[in-house]
Formats: sequence, C-alpha cells, structure tokens
Amino acid sequence: MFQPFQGTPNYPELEQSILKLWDEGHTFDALREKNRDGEPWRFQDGPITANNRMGVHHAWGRTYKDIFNRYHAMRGRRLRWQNGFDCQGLWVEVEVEKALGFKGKPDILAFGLENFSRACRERVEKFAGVISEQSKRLGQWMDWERSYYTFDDSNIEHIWGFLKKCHEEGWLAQDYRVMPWCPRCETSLSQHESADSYKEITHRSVYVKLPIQENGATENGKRFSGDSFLVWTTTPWTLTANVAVALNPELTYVRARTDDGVMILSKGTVATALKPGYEVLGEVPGRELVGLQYSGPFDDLPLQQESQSKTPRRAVAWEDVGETEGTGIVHIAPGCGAEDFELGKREGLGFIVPVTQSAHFVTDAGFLVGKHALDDVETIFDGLRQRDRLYRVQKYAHSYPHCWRCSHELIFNAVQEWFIRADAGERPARQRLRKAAREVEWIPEYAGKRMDDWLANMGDWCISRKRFWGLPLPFYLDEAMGEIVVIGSRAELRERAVDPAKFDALPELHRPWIDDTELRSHDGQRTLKRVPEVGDAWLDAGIVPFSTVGYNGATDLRMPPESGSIDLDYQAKLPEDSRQETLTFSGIGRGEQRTVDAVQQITSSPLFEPLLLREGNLFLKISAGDDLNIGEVQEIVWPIREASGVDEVNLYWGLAFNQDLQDEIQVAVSTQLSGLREWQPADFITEMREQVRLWFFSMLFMSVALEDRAPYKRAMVYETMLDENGERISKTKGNGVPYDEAVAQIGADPMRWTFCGNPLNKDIRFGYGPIHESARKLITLWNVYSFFVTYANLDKPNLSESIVNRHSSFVNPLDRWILARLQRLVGEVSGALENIEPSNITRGVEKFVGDLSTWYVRRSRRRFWKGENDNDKTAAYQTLHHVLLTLCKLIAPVIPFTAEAMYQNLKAPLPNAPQSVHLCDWPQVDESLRDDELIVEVEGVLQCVSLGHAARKESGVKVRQPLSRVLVQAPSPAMRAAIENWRDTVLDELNVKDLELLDDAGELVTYSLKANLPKLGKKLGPKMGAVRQAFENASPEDARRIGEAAKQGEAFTLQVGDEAIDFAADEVLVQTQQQSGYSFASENGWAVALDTTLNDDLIDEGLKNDFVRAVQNARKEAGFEVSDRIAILLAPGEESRLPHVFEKFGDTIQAETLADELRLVPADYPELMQVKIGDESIGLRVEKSV
RNA sequence: GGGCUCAUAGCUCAGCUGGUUAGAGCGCCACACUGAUAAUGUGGAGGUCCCUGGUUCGAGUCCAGGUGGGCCCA
Repeated sequence: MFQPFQGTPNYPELEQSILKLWDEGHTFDALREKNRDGEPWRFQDGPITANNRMGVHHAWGRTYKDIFNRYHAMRGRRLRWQNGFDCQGLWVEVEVEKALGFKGKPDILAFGLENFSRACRERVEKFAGVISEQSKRLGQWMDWERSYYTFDDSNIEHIWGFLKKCHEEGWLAQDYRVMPWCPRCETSLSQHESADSYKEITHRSVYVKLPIQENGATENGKRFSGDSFLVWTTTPWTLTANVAVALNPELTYVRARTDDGVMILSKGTVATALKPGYEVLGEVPGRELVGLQYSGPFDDLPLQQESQSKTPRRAVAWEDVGETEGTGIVHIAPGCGAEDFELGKREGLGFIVPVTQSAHFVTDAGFLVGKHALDDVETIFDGLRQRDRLYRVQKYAHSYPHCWRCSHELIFNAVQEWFIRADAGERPARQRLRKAAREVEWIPEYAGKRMDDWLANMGDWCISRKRFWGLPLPFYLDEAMGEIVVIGSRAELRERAVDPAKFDALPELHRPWIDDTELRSHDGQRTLKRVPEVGDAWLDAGIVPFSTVGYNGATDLRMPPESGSIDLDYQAKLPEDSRQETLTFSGIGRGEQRTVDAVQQITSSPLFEPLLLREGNLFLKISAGDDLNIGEVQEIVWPIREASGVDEVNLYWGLAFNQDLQDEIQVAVSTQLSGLREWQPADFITEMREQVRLWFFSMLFMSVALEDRAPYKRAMVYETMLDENGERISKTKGNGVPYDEAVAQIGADPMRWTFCGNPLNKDIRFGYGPIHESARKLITLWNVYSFFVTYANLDKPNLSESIVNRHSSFVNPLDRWILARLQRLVGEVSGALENIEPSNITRGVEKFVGDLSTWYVRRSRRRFWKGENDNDKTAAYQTLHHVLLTLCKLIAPVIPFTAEAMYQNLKAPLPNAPQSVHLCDWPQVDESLRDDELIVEVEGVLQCVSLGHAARKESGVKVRQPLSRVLVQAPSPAMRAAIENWRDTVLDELNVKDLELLDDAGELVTYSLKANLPKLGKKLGPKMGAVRQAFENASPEDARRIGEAAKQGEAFTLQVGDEAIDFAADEVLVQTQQQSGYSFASENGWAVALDTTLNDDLIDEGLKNDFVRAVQNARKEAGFEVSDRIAILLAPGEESRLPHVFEKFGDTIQAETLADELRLVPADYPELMQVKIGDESIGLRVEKSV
C-alpha cells in the first residue's frame, strides 16, 4: 500500500529523487497549465548578479520568494515565474578582471574593449547557468528558460526611455563630485566599495605656513601682516590644489613667535603643532581671522592661476573645524576631498584638480608635471622648502582607505559625472517619490521609514560610471549649441544616426560598438559623439518592472538597411501570458518625414501593413485605405500611451477599418498595454534590507518618473546573515557555509525550514548547527509519518474515501480534537502567508506536529494495533491520513521536497489525487470541524495529566505499576467536565484504576480569592491595591461566603478598610483547594494526587506489565517482525510469583505479545536470557512459532 | 551629527490592545517508556525581562533619557 519508511530521511538523496520526479512528470508545467486562467499573482523578481556562484545568503532570499510563489500557485493564482539576472556594472567587470589577472583600466584597454565586453558577457552567461542550476537544487520553481537579463537590448532601451523622460522633466545634469579613486586601477570606487577598506598606515604629514597678506578685504589685514597661518595636512599633494583655509570662528587662536616667524594657530593645538622654543604673543578670536587673505603654498603654478584670479586665497569660516589634531586651521582643496568640495560649493571657492586618473600631476602643474602625487612626495616637500612654506614634517599613523581590489592607497578627486536631480524641474522627483512610497505596504514597517528617510535626505542620483561593461548612457553633447541630446529609443537613435547602416549593424547596445554610432546635430552641421560613460547598475535593475512587460512596445525591432525584411522573435520579449505567441512581425515601410520610422506587418495578413514604431511606442498605421494619416493615428494613440489604462484602449476602436482584421489588431495592441496592466504594480517583492535604498529605490524612481506611482504594493525586507556565533560572515574568515556543500550534505529542506523560521526583523545566525537543528525538528514529523506508514501497511485500512465527507461519524474525541486542531493550524499558516509573516508558519507547524506526536499519536497507538479492523481503528487511520495529507499541503511552500515525498506516498489510496502536492489546492478551514472548546478542554487534560506524572514521580512508583486511584481537582466547572469526558484517557495515561473528581463544594474545601484585575482596575483606580489585598487576605468565612456567592453568579459585598464595596460575581476569581491527607501536585488551580497504596492485584498486574515489556524487548533483540507470532519459554525462580501472574493474565500476555504458547522450562534450559521482572530475575527465551 | 532597529533562560525566539505566579523549542541534568526505538514521554535546574526615571491602582509591554549591538545616511 505505502512505501515503507523507517529511520530518518536522507535529504540530499530524497531531494534528488523528487527533482527527478518533477522533471519527468513535468510537474511545474502542469502547475502553470492548471493556473492558466487564474488571477495573477504579481511577483517581481529582483535580479541576482550573475557574477559568481550563489551563496547561502542568496538561498535565503530565494527561499522566501519560492515560499510565496508556491503558496499563491496553490491558491490558483497565475504567476510569471520570471527570474532575473543582473548582468552589467562594475561587479561583473571586477570579476572578469580578476579572472584575467588584470590590474586596472590600462590592462582592459590593452586587451581591447571588444574582447572585454565579450568576456563580461560570457561570464554572466556562464554564471546565470550555474545559478539557475543551484536554484533548482534549492527547490526554487521558476521558468528558468525565460529569465530576464539586464544586459538585453530591450532592457537598455527601456532605460533610455526613462533617461529621456528625466531630461524632459529637467532633472538630468552633469556635475562634479569627489570620488574615491584608485590610481593603479584608474577607477573610481563607489562609497559602498571603499567602506570596509580602511587600513592603518603611516604618512608623512606636513605643517605648512601660509603668509597673511596685507591687501585684504578686511581691516585686520594690516594687523596680521607678516604672520602666517599654520596648516596641517596628511596629503601634501593636495596643497597644489589649495584654494582656501578654513577655521572655526568659535575657537580661540593665538599668535606664536617661532624660529620661522609668527604663526597663527588654534590655542588648543599649540603644544602639539609647534616645535619647542616658541612664545605665545597673544590670543585672537577665530572670527577676527575670517576673511584674511594669504598666499598659498604653490601660487606660482600655472594650474593655480585661473582660480586665484577669481577667488583670492582667504580664510573661511567652518564650524566643523576642531582641535583634536592639526592646527585648528584646515587647508582646503575642494578638488581633492568630499568635505572640502561641499565647503567650497557653499563658499563659492571653485576647485582645482591637480592630478590625472593615475595620480600623476597634470600638465600645468609646473615643476611637478608628470610626478606622482603619492610616490614623489619628496619633490613636493622640496617645492615647499624652496617657497619657504614648510614648517615641519611629522610621521602620522592613521586609518586610510585602500582599494579593495589591489590594496593601493586611494586618492580623492573631483570628477564630472551625470546626475538625476532630486529637486529640479517643475515636478521635482523627491516629493513624488515620497508620496508614492507611502502607498506601499512595507514589511516590516520600519522598511518604509527607512525608505522615507532615504528619500527625504538623498542627494542627486549619480548615474554615470567611467567604465566599460554597462548601460551606454544615451547622451550626446552638442557643445556648439550647449545642448544635451538624450536618445530615448533605438528607433530614435537610428533616425538621428549619421549612418543608419552602421546602427543597423550593431551587434548589441554595448561599448565599444555603440560608440561608433554618431548623431547628426539638429541643424545637421555637426557630428555628435556619445559621452563615454556607462550607467549605474541600479538603472539596469530598476527598469525591469517595465522592460519585462514590454512597456515600450516592440522592443526587439531591428531596422533593415533599406528594404527587404527581417524576422523577429517577438514572442520572446513579451510577457509570458500574452496570447500572441503565433504572431511574427516582419517587414519595413517608410513614411513621410520623420514621423514614420518603421512599419511592420503582420505576415499572415497581407491586407494591411501596419504597426508603426515611433519613439518606442507602438501604434497602428492602417494602409488598407488612405483614409487615415499618421497624424490622426498619433492623436488616438497618445492617450493610450500616456495613461496605459484599460479605458483608453477602447479609443482605438474609433478607427474604421476592415472588420475582419479587428481581432488581430486588437490583440497586437492590447499586448503592449496588458503587460503593464496585468503585471504592474507588483503585488510583492522581497530582498534584503539594503535594497531599500538600492533596488527598491531605483525601481520606485523609474516608476514614478514614467507612471507616477510605486511599482510594487508590498515590499518585504529581511536582515543580515551572520554565522552561527553571530559574527559577520567574511571570505577571509571563511566562516560562511558554502551553499553547494550544505545542500549536498544536509539538504535544501532543512535549510529552507531554518530560513523560514527566522523572524524578519532579526539577523539570521546561520550555520551547520542551525540547519541540523531544523532537521531535528522535522524528525518528529517524519516519525509520525513513519508510524502511520508502518501500521497502515500492516492493517491496510480503507483510506480511499475522503474523511471530510464523513467526519460526522468520527466519534472518537481524539479524532475530533486533532481535526479541530488541524483547522486552527490551517488558519494560522494561511494567515501567516497572507500577512507575510513567514516565521509564524514554522512556529505553527512545529507546535502542531508536537501536539500530533505527543498526544494524538501517543494516545491513539493502541487504536492502531488492536487486532480487528473495527470502525474506531479505521477512523484513527483515516484521521491521521487526512491530517498528514493536509500537513503536506501546508508545508509544501516551505519544504517542497519533504512535502512531496510524503505526499507521493500518502496519496496512494486516493484515486483522484493530483500527481503532486504542489498541484493540490490550498487547504481551507472546514468550519464544521472547528471546535475551540474541545481544544481548550484538551489543553486542560494535558495539564492534568502532566501533573499526574509529576505526582507519580513524587511517589516514586513507576507508571508500569498500576495504582488504584487518582484524585483530581479541576480549576473550573468546565475543566471538571473536561476531565469527566476524558476520564479513560487520564486513567490510562497515568495507569490508575479509578479517578475521583473532588467535589469543591464539600466541607473540606477552602476558598482563596483574587481580584479580577482587568475588570476592576478601571472601576476602582487608586483603591485597587487595597481591594486586591482585601481579597487575598479575606478570612476563611468571608472567602467561603464570597466564593459560593460568586459561583452562583450573585453579587456580594466586601469590607475594605472602612468601606463596604459591592462587587459583581465576575469581579473576583475564586480558587478552591481540597484539604486532605494527600500530597498534591498543583498548578493554575489544578490539583492532582495519587493513592499509592498497593494490593496484590495491583502488584500482579504490575508484574504482568513488566513481563510483557521483557518479552517485547526480547522480540526486538531477536529481530522479529512486529507481526511474527512467537512462543515464550521461561524459567522462573522457586519463589516466583510469576506462575500465579500467568494464571491470572495469561491470555492478555499472549495477546499483547502475539504468543501462541507460554511454556515453563527448567532453569538450565539452553540459551535463556536473564531478565528482571519486578524484584526477581528469571530466564526467558522467545522463539518464532512455526 | 541624523534616521531606523534590536536587547526576555546557556542558545534561538514567543509574549496580542498594560493585568494576577514571564513562556516555548533546543541544549543540559534526572527519570520513565520500550509494538514510532539512531525514536518517544515526563520532570527539573536555569530569568534583576539592558539601566535610570516617568505615566498608571498596576509596566517585559506605554513615554523620556541613557548604555550596548546592528544597519543606513551625513
């Protein structure tokens, strides 16, 4: 009937076999087919960088994605199942450089951009494949063949459209910013990249004197003439770019006489900055120094000239200047430091960039031309000496950023980059973004606060990178006109291209190829080149909500040079569910002027030609008649594009054309819009927390720019993965768990269970320990399953009927209880999935499985191994079968392999069961099976039994030894009834003959009272304390009077201090306690006591139990099957009580041990084993019956 | 400097709108069971709920301040 299952599962083996099963059964395809017409569940996958193999932290996120996708699929929702790969940007370049052994840009250029781009593409394609395989192994279901790739031309073109829109909004700008820069790699690093790369290093810092000039704008000029500002820096090369000094107007400065003249520096730094032998002449408030002019360190260098003529060197005020190091006067070089740059902006200082990308001094650096900023520091010192500017050189140890790739020291350099302004234009982005973000449901909520904080404080978005493998920014500078031309689509690029043929020959929209396409300026006079920069990779990821639904319309068009035709696989670029798989577009047409860029034809319809592409927007040109011209079509189509809403589509039907063609045209047009309508905004996205300001942000930005709304409705974030000791995982420490190893050794499901169980707002501590712990937790479930399978195979019960149809006949309260409990679980798990509380799934299931194992199965065991197949036994089987099947469905989203493995076996008796658990419908709560009272009742029974066990332990009498009587006092009438209902269970569980419920109305009862705080608190206020005391300290008489009144539901009065207060019955909690000679185990109003007096009958029965246990042990040791029949041979001692026991219980013993024979043998009989029964030792042997 | 967040048993975590003696699982110790047995059950030990102050009849829970950890921004 069922495949036998014993022991513990080997997950890796099991999972491989399930993968094979899914593969061969085309289970995933079947699921999609099943949900074909379902309501969409819009999950938007965030692209994983296809850069390297994936790690366990990726598996974490992918587990979440898979859980919710599978759940909604079981709910019948239709999904896109589209995985995404992030394919461009510095991260890819870096890995390729590493693989090729490159040190930086020069190596790349030597290698050739074409080769480099090809290498990048190859790496991405390779690892996309690897990651797909790894993900499949995790059990993640996606349509791997249809993953999106951000390096696709379509993706790129959609970003172009967005950038053009930004330009139209007036947001696009070119500006300088100071970037960390690696001179060896000749690459700027984002802050993200330089964050963790600080190292201790010793520099030669330098104190420089800057003589104050008389010709100042201030009257003080004369006063300080001849004195010098003393400044200090650890980066001497930046002195060439000095444009100001900054000091704190709130600090006190001094004039100090030294061997090198009179210095001005802050009072607090005198001792450390000046060489011994100085003399302080007097103090000066900082504010009196502001505005003083001075001569800079290298005023004579050509690169200084222009700047100086504009802004004379002067002292500016800066509140951030401190005295902890230096001189309290800071040298300012806005071209070489981010803070300096900000200050420079504020003070209008301008800036100088003294070195090239390789840190060599620029051509107008005078004596320093060609020298290296860091290596030739001695030359700089010489220059200072020659100009009498050097006061002192001192070694200085500090923490300084280094390139994380090559470990070279970084420098900071102002470079020109492209920005999207947050606050520019008539409809600035910032407030629109914040508004859109507020519409999103953030999980946990703080993710929304974080997003809002980011949006409120973010600077302009720097979208350019001076790199190679990335989105080519479609910006073309027309310097003569002072114009930026932003290209929004390939059609537009082709239209403006100097040589469209060259454009048509482009293999892909990447460098270096794209750089060859040059534009005509508007007046046709000049040729425009693309800016060399590529885009921020977050543009690539941010556009996917649009690019994956074909927002721009036909995106895969390629223009034939003049005429002829080209076939396009249009379907591949459309959303999965579009209904036009059969349509192929081809052909070319030409319109007048520049309104018509391309005309395509539906090949199967020679009657009209149409579908026109312009600026990335699809619309129709009807050529079947001349009654329409382009302009008219435009008018109709614009609103469709603008609103992308359903209603506007109808406008299209205002066009008059051949009735026969309507359907085809409708299909073609609606696709473009339906993708957006159907799949946007996303119902759900999830990534780790840092993505709030990265991917979530870039998607939001792009969507707000294009559609003025958030592209997702619910966004879930999770925290950081740490190792199991709570340490940050790092490659150098090697404390991470390798995904491939973990999945091969322990399996995916234990990992998935671990991930799912982690609270969203907590970092996960992950390692082999936690995975094993999860595996252990799941063992309980496997045990129950194994128990069921084992006994069902013996009994072959009828399981073909659905229990739900006949549950009314299930009279055994255990069955009713576990089914009620199951309904509650279904509600809990469904709620957890709907409300996106994944950890509540595992919590709920674990608790349930505990109840199932420790109470239902344990209490039902005897029902399963009774001899005959009666109704109760069948009911037990059917109940457990149903519970396990339902449980499989509930855990299917989280641990799909385990669920499938169990389901495959359990479904055997059900002829119409779906072929996979993942094709089952999600369980619904069956209202008729709910029974909350029963659940509460059983909770009480469990507590009572637990106390009974405690009492037994107290008494020191084993459970095997029957006792005559247990006394139980229940805390409430309901609980009394519960015990009454479950009397037999309690008796059996505690192995006692009789249960007596103590009557709490009896004389022997004492009452104790407690105030019902929630009820009384509000009513009494400050008197609460006294009343509480009064209840607890009530005299026995009062307590009895009140207790009995309350029991009857009558009001009563209690004297509290001077006051007699009236109370309602439910304002007091009454507990009663039996006074008697027994010792209780008691808790929460329960009291349980055991009568431990033994008589001969009880002792005999105890011996019988002992004997049966010994026989069962012997059976097991002999390796007999559970169903084998045996003969028992035994040799009791002379004085043994056992023969007497056999007389009394022989039949029972034989029945319980499946013994056909019970034979006494002499003590010297061969191969007897000695066992202990009660206090005596006897010889025992079991043999298989013939 | 600003924002977010966390702090409860050895570990991982529950603890709903304040309410009576703060819970679970794992681990540990002890015991039991022996027809789920490389299982199972029961019990026990183990807590100043980070600190201080406030609100309140009553605070793990609410408020303020602080300490410590994490993340982000500057």
